[in-house]
Amino acid sequence: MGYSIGQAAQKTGLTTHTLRYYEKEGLLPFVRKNSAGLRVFSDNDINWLNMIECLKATGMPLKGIKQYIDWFREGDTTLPQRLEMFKQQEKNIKEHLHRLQTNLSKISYKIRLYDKAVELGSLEKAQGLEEFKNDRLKLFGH
Amino acid sequence: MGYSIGQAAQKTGLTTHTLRYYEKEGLLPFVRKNSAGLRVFSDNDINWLNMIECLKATGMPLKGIKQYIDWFREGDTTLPQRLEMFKQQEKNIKEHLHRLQTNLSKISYKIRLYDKAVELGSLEKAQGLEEFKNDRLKLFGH
DNA sequence: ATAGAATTTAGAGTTTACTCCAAGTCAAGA
DNA sequence: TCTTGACTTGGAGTAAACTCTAAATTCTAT
Repeated sequence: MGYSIGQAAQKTGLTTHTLRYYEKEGLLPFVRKNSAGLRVFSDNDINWLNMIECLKATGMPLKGIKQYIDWFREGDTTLPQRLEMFKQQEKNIKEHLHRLQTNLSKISYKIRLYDKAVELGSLEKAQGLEEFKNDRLKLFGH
Repeated sequence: MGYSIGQAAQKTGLTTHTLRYYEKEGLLPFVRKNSAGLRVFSDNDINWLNMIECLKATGMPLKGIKQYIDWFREGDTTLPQRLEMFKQQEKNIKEHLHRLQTNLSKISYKIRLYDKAVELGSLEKAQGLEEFKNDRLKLFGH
């Protein structure tokens, strides 16, 4: 129910350095300290760290995450802002997914090309094949 | 057929600063200069920049991109390394896509929750609804 | 011919997100 | 009691990828 910074680090996959850095940046305003001044992470704090990880992994900078946390602390008056933020984030993720899928197909094309090139021992020869001749400029040259 | 650095910047969406930076980092060894010392970008160079953009957008650091370009310049003896690199990159992209999709569903959950919260004027009330009561700990608290 | 826009270089500065260090405190085991 | 290991703080250092500056040169349009 109460974790040391080391235990919290283990649970989240972050380092203790990073956890202290996040606190310094205002991302962990909920973490308490015991009488000796040691941080005590609750399960709730671990949940917050998972939320932070989710936003971070989807491209939100720490500043944006801090904004969300500040809004959360302000209470229900900021519900619309938070909703708007999540909607914007959803849009960003979908765009990112789309870009990633487009680029994945380019890389997969490269793999097909290089598979043949390795087989033939020559990139030029592979590019000369009917299969790749037409795509060449449509995708990209290298 | 021959573009100034400004035109190349326009075509790629990069800045002239960034193009010069890339050249300094060894990412544009193909770009020629005219007799006055001005860079002249060919269509082939623009294709290279698109390739660089593809690798960058899928998470490859500039160092890795430079490695690829160096291998390319070495010729067909490095075909296997390049194929391996593309395969690794494909794997990275697929993992990234998967993580992004997982996190997208978390964000979409948040949007549903906050939609209700805005409607009710209270996050607590929304979290109390049957629809969200059970999911609360499964996803995350905030 | 000349004004003004674009380009050149070397090098300094910025931002983000850590990452590490030093010097000190605190709790638990041999 | 002593040592070991985890923790504390403030602050310095790092890596990546730009981003900007200054002074000089070159191109373009009138």
